[in-house]
Amino acid sequence: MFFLLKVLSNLNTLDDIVNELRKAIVNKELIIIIGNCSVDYVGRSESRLTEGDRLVIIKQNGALIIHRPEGYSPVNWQPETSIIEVKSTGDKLVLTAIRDKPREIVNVYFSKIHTVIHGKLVDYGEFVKYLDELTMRDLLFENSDLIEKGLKIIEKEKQVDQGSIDLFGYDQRGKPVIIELKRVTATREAVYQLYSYVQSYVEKTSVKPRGILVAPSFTASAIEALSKLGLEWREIDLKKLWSLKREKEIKHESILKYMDQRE
Amino acid sequence: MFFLLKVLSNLNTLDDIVNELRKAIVNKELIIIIGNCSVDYVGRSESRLTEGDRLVIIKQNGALIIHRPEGYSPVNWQPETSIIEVKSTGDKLVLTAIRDKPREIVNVYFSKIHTVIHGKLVDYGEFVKYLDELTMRDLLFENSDLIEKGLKIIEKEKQVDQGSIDLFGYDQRGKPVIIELKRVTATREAVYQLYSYVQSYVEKTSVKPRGILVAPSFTASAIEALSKLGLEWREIDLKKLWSLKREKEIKHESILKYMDQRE
DNA sequence: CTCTGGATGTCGCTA
DNA sequence: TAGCGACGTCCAGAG
Repeated sequence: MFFLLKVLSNLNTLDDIVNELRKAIVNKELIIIIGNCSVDYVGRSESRLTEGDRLVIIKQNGALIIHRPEGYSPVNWQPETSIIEVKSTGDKLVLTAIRDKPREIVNVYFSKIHTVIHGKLVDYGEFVKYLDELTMRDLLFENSDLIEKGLKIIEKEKQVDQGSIDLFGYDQRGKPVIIELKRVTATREAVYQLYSYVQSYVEKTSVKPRGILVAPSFTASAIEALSKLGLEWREIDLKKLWSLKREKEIKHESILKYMDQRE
Repeated sequence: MFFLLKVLSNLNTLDDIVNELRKAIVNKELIIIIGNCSVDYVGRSESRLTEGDRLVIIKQNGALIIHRPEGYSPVNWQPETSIIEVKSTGDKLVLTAIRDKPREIVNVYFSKIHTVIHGKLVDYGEFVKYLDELTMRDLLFENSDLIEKGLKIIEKEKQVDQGSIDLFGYDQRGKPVIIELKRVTATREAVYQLYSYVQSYVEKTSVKPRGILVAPSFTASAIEALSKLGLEWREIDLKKLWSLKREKEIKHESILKYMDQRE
């Protein structure tokens, strides 16, 4: 079978399991362990989890993920590991995952192992994401009228100090405009982000630019802060933006088809 | 055996698997599927993942997690679901996970299923976390001298407008002090957060308070922003704070032991 | 219910 | 390598 599967029963000694896991780790296989365990974590923070049934995953790059049966987020984890060790200490199987930067250690103490599966997964799939902030930025760059009539956007991702302005340009009267985009509801945090760019621009150029926060919606406190700081905001409908993109793609496809036909 | 394990082979028809998964979902079991699949996601964003071997997890509360063999983060997911449906369409098994708020849909199309495991996990374990910002706040509340000699902290989590000040008090001269804490390196963002609290306080009381950012370290631009805005900062090592707590606990334990002995 | 800010956030990009 | 900001962030707590 494609995926190597091992079912553990009482016939397997602890040492058998240790050896099997070690081989799988060296072989960079995906490993799934279901068992009763406790977990210690020391690093940027510290945590302790007492015994219970958990799902423990070691991915092919060594990432460690420990799930409780409920909830979405892992209870403990290690995004990347420099060392994954397995050993048996008396009646327990101990899994140690060490990360170097930042220095963090996760220890899993299994008192009982219900199931172990391991094997190589083959995944050459392509992952494509649409409708992210990058798409939004590019679309508004091309269609600046949606923000304001006569607005000329001349730069995307303009670097300033540390950080970057999403969109930068000049309005109809030639006044510089700094635009901060949010794909989701803009909060007060976003306002201060925009404000810091505006301040930074003032210091550099001694010219006070307009600052516009562009988002599909705004929290009340965001609008309050915007007013207070003399900044502006524009509500834009993401769905309309996306459909704009769709139209363009279709147009592009038609052109490609047309070209195909001509060949 | 405690954990129900099912190994699928060619003997299982697609309908067998569908029925088995449906039963497991109704029964709120943990389900692990290893197979070749493609994934569509539509919701706040959109994504498409072409075919490859994946680890698909349905947790006992209905959360869906899809992992590629490499990396730490899931490629697709659904933190909570209102509906999880399984059906077979011709030669594929289709898993549909719907979330209501926000409205999001994940579809998984399995072209091949290598392994299915499902069963109830029992986990009454207790999870305790140390060294979070709450710990830091409480420790500094008790030991305000670590921030500044003579500082009297009178409030934790002081509510202002929307948001809350981590620590609030008065310095030796009776001047109000607003303290913002970060348990990790403080960035420019943290500075603006503090600044917004200071501004808010000025508006409410017409008194300019001191603003102090307390963190284990600061980025250069954070310090620049602090200086510019007339704010202060103190470097405080969370680990040292923590050992302080440990010492206290040990002392406390000794006293308890001593009292025990006297009884 | 929305809003706010923390998180062992993780991740990717850039200087 | 550090800093910075996005993320389908998730999540708990408060009003």
